[in-house]
Amino acid sequence: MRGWRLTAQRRVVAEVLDGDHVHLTADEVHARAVSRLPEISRATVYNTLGELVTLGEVLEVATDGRAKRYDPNAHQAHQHLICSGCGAIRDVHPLGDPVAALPADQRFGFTLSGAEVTYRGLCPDCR
Amino acid sequence: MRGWRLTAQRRVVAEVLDGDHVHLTADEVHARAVSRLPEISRATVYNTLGELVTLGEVLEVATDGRAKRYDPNAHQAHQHLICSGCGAIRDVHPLGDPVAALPADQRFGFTLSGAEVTYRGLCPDCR
DNA sequence: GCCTAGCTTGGACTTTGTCTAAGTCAATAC
DNA sequence: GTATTGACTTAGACAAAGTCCAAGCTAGGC
Repeated sequence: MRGWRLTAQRRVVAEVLDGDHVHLTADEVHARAVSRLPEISRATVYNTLGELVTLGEVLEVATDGRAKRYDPNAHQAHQHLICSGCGAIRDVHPLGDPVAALPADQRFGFTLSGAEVTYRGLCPDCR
Repeated sequence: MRGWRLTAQRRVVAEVLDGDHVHLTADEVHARAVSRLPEISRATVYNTLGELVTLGEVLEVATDGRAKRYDPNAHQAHQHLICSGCGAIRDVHPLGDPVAALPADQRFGFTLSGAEVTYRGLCPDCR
């Protein structure tokens, strides 16, 4: 009885994230999950998202200080480009490793594990 | 009667941010402000912080999806290094302009206004 | 088919932030 | 100096996002 139990709820949350809708908030994940499994609770969605993040299957992105968003594209390094007007988010792939831009004398003894880059601007529609 | 009125409350909020304590949350700013001006309200602290951000005097940093932090060091471009253990934040100055790392074919027609980089790692104390 | 550790549920609770109506006051005009 | 007035402040209600908990349910091992 060790290990991770595959329940209907977890399957549904995973399926929602696998869809073509990326960067959903927890509430949006819950709304879509409810349409497939009406009795699923918010707490379970939060629990499952947290587990997926811990397992490294999903990335948490805190882009605006309000709701966190969940990004299923965790297996490929990428950064985010966000429209300051409408909030649209795109995955982008900058050149080079952002971590390399931080010189040793700016690391203050930290062991770096990574860097997140958020590009901001206006999308064509908002301009 | 046009323009920006200098009130005791606004002065206190500005003074709190000018101290050596950087990257405070709104609640921390409020707590420190209360110790100088006991009747100041939370709403006024939020209002004033919002105005300072609009004026470009202070930077809002959303590092962890919880409370936003306010960074008085707005006049010098810099990025942040955060300890995954204790949450400590340091200002850092990476080499080069992060915006330059995003090639044109990755900008999707956006007009870029800037980039925020968050380096993550463990500080010497947490290791 | 039973058993049980682990999962789910609903609701209370917390944290962070916003809004509003009413009262107050800084800066200008006189 | 005083009156005026529109911007500012206040307390508290409200809202959004997320966490916690006790009670009940269930997948998977036996």
